[in-house]
Amino acid sequence: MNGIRKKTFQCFSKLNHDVEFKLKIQSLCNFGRLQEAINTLFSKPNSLYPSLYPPILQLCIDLRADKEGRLIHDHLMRNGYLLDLNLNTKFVIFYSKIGDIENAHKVFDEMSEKSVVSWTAMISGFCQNGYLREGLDVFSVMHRSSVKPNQFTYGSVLRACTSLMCFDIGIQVQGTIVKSIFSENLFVQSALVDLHSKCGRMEDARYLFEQMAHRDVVCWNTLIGGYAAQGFADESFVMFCSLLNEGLVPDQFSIGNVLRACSCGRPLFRVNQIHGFVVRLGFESHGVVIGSLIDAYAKCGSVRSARLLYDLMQEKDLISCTTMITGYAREGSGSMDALDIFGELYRLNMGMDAIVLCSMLNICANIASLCLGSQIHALALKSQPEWDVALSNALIDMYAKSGEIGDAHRAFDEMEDKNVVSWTSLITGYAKHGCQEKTIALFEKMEDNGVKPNDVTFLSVLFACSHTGMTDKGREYFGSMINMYNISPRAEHYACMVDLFARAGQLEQASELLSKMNLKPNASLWGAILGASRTYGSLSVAEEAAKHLFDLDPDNSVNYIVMAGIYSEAGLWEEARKIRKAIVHRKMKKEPGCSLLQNNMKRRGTVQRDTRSIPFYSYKEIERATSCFSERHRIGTGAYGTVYAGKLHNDEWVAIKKIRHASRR
DNA sequence: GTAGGGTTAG
Repeated sequence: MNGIRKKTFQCFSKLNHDVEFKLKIQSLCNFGRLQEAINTLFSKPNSLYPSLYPPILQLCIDLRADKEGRLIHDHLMRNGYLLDLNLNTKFVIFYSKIGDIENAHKVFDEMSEKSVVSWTAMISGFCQNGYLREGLDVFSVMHRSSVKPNQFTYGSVLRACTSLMCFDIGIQVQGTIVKSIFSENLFVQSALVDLHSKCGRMEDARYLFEQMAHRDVVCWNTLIGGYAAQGFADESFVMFCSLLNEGLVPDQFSIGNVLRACSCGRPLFRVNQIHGFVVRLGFESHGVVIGSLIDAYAKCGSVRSARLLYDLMQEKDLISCTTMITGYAREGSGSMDALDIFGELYRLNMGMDAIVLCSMLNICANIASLCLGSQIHALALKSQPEWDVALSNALIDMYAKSGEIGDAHRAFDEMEDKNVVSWTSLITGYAKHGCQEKTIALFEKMEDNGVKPNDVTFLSVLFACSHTGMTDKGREYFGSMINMYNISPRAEHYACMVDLFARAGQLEQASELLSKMNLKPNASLWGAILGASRTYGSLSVAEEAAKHLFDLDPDNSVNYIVMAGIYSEAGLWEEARKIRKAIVHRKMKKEPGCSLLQNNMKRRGTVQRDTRSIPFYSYKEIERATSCFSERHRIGTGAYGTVYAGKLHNDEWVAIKKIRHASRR
């Protein structure tokens, strides 16, 4: 009897001890004291007790504790412990969270038993680590097995389809969801709205949204964002207002999404309105919201407001700096401010990525600063282990606009994956350099390589044709653009064609083309017509073009000056006088142009010139400088104006830039 | 389940 009592007591005592031990570990885990929990666990020889491990492993997952999690896995494997379904699933999640997808897959592959949770862990593991195709493959294996997906499985798979823009697979998944018990699940429905939105099917997205019995702020945000991303700015804004009317409180996502809709050249007062909400909702210190606001102000033309917000930001980061830099790049005249911000970003070690380098190269291209551009190139080589297509494209453009078409071609040749923008950038470079044979040869090579040209490619090719008198070739390409590539010509293409015909003296052809055109002309096209009629056309055509231009672009003094010139040439002095009087009356003035001269253009890399010290020259000084050129080329036109390269008698090259703001009020 | 920055032309 005593023996039994003793044994029972020992049993209880051990049990109590085990419970106490487990509680101690649990408590350490609850307080996030991972290392102490592990030390306690390993201090007992019986620490293979299965229920001790899940809390510690969960903490490793939460803390992304790479070393500790691996140590526990290793400990269990070395002791020959057979992991149960729960623990194995936790290891799949652990390895996925720390980005070791190979080990996650290994654990998953070796599991003798799998549940919906383990399948879902593997699918989302692949998806979260960017292996979207693999995630979908696992889902399809799961689908063939008898395991039924849950709402988390559907969420992951729909997300993968959305990211891959695999609408067909997404629709198949939707088919299985409709038949499942998750068709009314809010998360699943939101993911479906997102899939349809991102794939450009806004009507279907809206239908799904309307069908939902209950809607939370997340699914409203999804639709607001969908409309914004697909360019339906008004619908996005209306949805945002409806969200407010429903009595829901917008969150940071709602604000970010609707700001995106306000930032496509929409009126500034919309951004101001949303700014009001940002203040009222207390998001003034929210980095992402303020970042979106800065971008919206910059894109709506108020770089000054953007800068004020940026300066107030307490924690600036790589993205907010890039937003500001890009805002300045777009504006054109603020490149010195952009350089200051880039300097700050560099000094404060905020990181460096392809996007900011891309924006910087864009600025270098527009100011044709080969010196700065090659420094950014060097920085990109040092900081970017993997080359990004857009970055390479920006590099081609920078070298081409800085007059180094050979280096632009080299950058192009070094690219492994070229896209239509890469080809177009180089084609444009050659076209602007006046190398018509190269332009045409490259365009044909592009077609031979199976790369489909786009509307911009044709603008460059047509530009090259019109500027080199290849009228027939230009007409042929214009035809193939429409018939072979199904690209509808925009007013800019017609402007190119009018220019092409006018330069060749074929006015009837130009007017025939315009009469067949089913498009409302814009300022660019009327400008081409005005230019053409100045050289060859009738006064009535010029007058009509000028009338439209005065209406479309009333502050551009160039159009008034050209029209006054046409009247003068026709001997209509009174009419010419009236136009000139209008220039004075409208307080437009043609400011004297100023140009920029950068020496040592060919000696890049040797002179680290501070771009702020590049001097500005008056026209007279430029004339004096260019008079001694033995060769001169027009090498490009950017947001800043036209860039010329001139060769001095000592064989040194200089770049000359005519700033375009001269014609603006 | 949703949110901020980039490349060609004009």
